[in-house]
Amino acid sequence: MVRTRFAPSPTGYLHIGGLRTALYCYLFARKNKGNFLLRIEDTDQERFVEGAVENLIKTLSWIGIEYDEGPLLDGSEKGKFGPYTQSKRTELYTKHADELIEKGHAYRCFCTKEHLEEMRSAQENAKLPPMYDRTCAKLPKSEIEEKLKAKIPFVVRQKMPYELIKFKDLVRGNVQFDGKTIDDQVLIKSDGFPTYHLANVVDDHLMKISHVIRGEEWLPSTPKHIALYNAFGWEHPEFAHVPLLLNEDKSKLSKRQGDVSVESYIEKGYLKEAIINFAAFLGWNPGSGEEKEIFTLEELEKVFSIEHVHKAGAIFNIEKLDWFNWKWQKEIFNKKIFALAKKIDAKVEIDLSRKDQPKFLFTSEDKEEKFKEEKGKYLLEICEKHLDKKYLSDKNILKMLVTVEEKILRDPKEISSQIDFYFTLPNYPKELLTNEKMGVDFSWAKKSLENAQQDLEKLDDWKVSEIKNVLTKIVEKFSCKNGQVFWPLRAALSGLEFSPGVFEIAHTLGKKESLTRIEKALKNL
RNA sequence: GGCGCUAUCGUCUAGUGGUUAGGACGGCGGGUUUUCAUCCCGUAAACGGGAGUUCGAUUCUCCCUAGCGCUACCA
Repeated sequence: MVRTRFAPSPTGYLHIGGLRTALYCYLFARKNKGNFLLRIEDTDQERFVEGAVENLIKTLSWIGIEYDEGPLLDGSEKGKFGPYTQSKRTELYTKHADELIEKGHAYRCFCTKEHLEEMRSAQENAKLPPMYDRTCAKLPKSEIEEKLKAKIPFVVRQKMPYELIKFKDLVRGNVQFDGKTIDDQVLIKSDGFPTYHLANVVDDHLMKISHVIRGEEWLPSTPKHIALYNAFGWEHPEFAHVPLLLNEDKSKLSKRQGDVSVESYIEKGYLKEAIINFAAFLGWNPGSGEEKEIFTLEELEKVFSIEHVHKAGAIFNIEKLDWFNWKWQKEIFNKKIFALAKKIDAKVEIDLSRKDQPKFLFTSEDKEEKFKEEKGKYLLEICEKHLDKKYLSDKNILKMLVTVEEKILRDPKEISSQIDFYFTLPNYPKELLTNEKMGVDFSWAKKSLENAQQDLEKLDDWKVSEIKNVLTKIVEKFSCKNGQVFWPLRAALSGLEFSPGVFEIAHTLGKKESLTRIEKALKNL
């Protein structure tokens, strides 16, 4: 039985790297019809962040990664091996540490932190690898008894076996470490809490984890864990160390260099489908010449395999995320249009002349004309205007579709005469109004917007053709490129980088709203 | 310093003992679009270096180099 787990420590938000690890664990479990569980590793009291667990659970559930066992948001537990929060299992670890001491695989260490630090810096100065010298391992029983009676604080250290430790990693193949080069790890801290190494091994065993899938940073710790499994007389699980996610400069992905929290991408409006799709492909691919890149979670569950996980680290490249997002936006938009059409009893056809950009034709069985006049008219208008456009966020798509859906179902006639625009103007960055490539800098944007404001103010007949006329004249006046006037204006009106055309937006918004938005944009500059 | 992992276009990657080394993102060029964007087409762009094995290595082996990770009473 395959059982995997995602075991984050609640020290902040779930970041992209964590998400990808969780995703791989989840996909591997699903692919092999096994279980996936969530375990909270909160053994470090100092780094614990209030609300981090709740956040983690929420983010995971938003993204659609469901676990079979683990803590729930309401405080209850799902699964019979729980509790799945390590701080609630402390006696368990102490018990197991005692067992190790008895068997001679661990020992109590009474050295003070100051003493250890001194030793370490002395070793570093002598260019020796910093390691504990096992003073306390050689303590006679009587002395240990005395120190325990005197209540001198101590930690429990693992007694690393001085032998070659070999194992097979599912991603990296055969790996080996020399036990002599590995320090005696602290297993139980002086505050009574276990360290990762002990808690992780004990829990993975008790929870019957078959495959440990985790980040590559754990590879050097794996021999410590294997030694622990051996000491307990347990069989160790399979290990798969997945490649690290990297910053632009190839260092381990960190908060320092840009946004890494999944939440921030959610807030920015990225679709979960895009985030999953992107994360999955960072260090993995379906292999064997497969050129399909767009996958749903369900599809990934079917094709995921650990053999195709890459060995080298992958740089987190936001441009590719944007592309995935764009693809998914279209996908979802199209699906919703289909669903909507079905609801209003319309037929949808796809014009395949434009690949990847289906055009929707709305027809009705026997009363085509009537249909077009009523329900279809608005829908057609929406589709013609917006279908080819790129939207920045799911919120906008959903908002638009909900509006369309509600209104069409309620009173189709009312809508076709009065189109209100569903975009609320966000607080867009002023950089949106500029476009380097097009030669639009701040002063250009200002000039364009001011002229547009003046001339549109005078316009009484607020038709698309008239608006176009006015704006084209400005272009002529400056003898510049169309985009130099249209770009800042469109951005100002829509607040979006990609949106319907300027004239359509201006017309749809109406004169008053349009001028208000231009005014706002000018203030922003 | 010690230990370990890794190495194909700028980025994500496919791939093989003999290939025109393939795709995607981004770039560039052109076309469509009444306009910017979208969309379409085209294009440039990579096997880190050195030995060895071999008729032949990007592919197998070794060395070097570089990058990264770990080296805590953090995970």
